[in-house]
Amino acid sequence: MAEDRIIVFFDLETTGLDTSSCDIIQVAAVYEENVFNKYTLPRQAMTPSAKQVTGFTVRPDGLFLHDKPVETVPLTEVLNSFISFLRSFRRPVLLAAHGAKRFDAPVLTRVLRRHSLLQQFQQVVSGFLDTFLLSKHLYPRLSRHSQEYMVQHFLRMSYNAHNALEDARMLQKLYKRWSPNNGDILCSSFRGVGCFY
DNA sequence: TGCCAGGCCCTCTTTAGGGCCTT
Repeated sequence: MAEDRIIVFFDLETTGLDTSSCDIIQVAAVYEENVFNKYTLPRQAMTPSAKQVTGFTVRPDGLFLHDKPVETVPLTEVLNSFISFLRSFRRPVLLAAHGAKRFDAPVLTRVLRRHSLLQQFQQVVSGFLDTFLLSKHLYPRLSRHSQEYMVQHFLRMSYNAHNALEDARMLQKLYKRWSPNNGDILCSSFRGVGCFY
């Protein structure tokens, strides 16, 4: 991992939990005060549990979040502008998400590959950091390691969980509170999934 | 009618089961 790499915290909201088939609805990321946040209209219906958890609904007239209309852009535009956002820092990026290994990285990689953007992505992103694995590594005795629990436990805050932007912001706060060393980060990082090597 | 995600980890384990975690 390059010494001068930065860690960008990100989160996805999707139509469900099946990483092999779900559609992305929201991509959000933060690096310090820099923010990326875009929504896109999924091609498929949301699972009932995803609808309940995220508050998103897909209607004939567009995407709604808690019954308020949300501005969407085509998925290709979301992905291209996300890569541009990451490239703008002009340093290798380690992308961090809670559960990145199991969920966010496989979904993002699959969608990037489908849009022939994986190679461009790889030129900017050196790997992923899974803060779920990191929290288990740092605090193995805690009974739970969900992001919502971690935020309550370490930051004594409740927040708008399951909105990708708020999740990414809180993850950055948590990371700063934890202050992991390079060894901790390496233990919880991976280069990619599938052909992302 | 019965299916409906799936990998990881723990233990009352390994010839298994169940909870956690992500949406």
